[in-house]
Amino acid sequence: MRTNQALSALSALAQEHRLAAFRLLVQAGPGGLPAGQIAEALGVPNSSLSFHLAQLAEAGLVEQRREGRSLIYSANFSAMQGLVNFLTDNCCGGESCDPASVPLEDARS
Amino acid sequence: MRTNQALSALSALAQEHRLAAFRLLVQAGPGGLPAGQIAEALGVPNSSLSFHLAQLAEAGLVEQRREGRSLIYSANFSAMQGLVNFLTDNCCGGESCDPASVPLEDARS
DNA sequence: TCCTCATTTCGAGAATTATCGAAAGATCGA
DNA sequence: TCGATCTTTCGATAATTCTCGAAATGAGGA
Repeated sequence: MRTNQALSALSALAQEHRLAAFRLLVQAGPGGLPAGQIAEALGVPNSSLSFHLAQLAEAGLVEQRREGRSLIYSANFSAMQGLVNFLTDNCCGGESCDPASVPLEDARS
Repeated sequence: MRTNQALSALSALAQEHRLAAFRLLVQAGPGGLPAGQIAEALGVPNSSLSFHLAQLAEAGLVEQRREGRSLIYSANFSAMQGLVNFLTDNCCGGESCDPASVPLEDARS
């Protein structure tokens, strides 16, 4: 995952309603949820939620498909995995964030 | 990690200069780097960088200590680990983001 | 104490993001 | 085709975030 992708995924998740929507979609699994149902669950107007879903989609974190009159959104699990991998690799010094397994410098403190 | 903490950590990382600064600090290890050196490395004015470092500190992702006239910033690895754990637990359906290991719903597609 | 260095805080303007009602697009059933 | 349903797009406003020079703070050395 490139830095810009990571940045857009982080921005997408860094907002109350979007994080909540994404968690809901993760819970819903690959079956996903229709936009209206997400809006209702979060108590956000449809037009506002639509704006947020578009951002999540733009970042590649969710996918959209039509089913009858409904647009179903579902979490993109591999994109999320990509973000977690990026953070682990680039922001944790590889391995885990265990301060003992830090790369450069000796691990004082 | 609570949702609000995760949200503030995500917001902190969701900005070009802050993500770059954090990665630099991760590379630097527990020894950290003085503020001025980070600003120079990123090509950002001191006052701008100071603003960003304050956000990272507010989110708990970096720590500050004084050494002579310099303020040394260093990455907080356990906070970062906390964020990765939050994402894995709440946004990946636990386990990993492997679509095969998704909770509710059957894993079609 | 005075001067210098390292950094932050202040303040104001620019840029971006969020909000939401109203109108427009799609799709389906009658 | 018409009407109902589900959702997005538009447009305008509010709110937040970013930027950066100038001034203030804090520490050390002469």
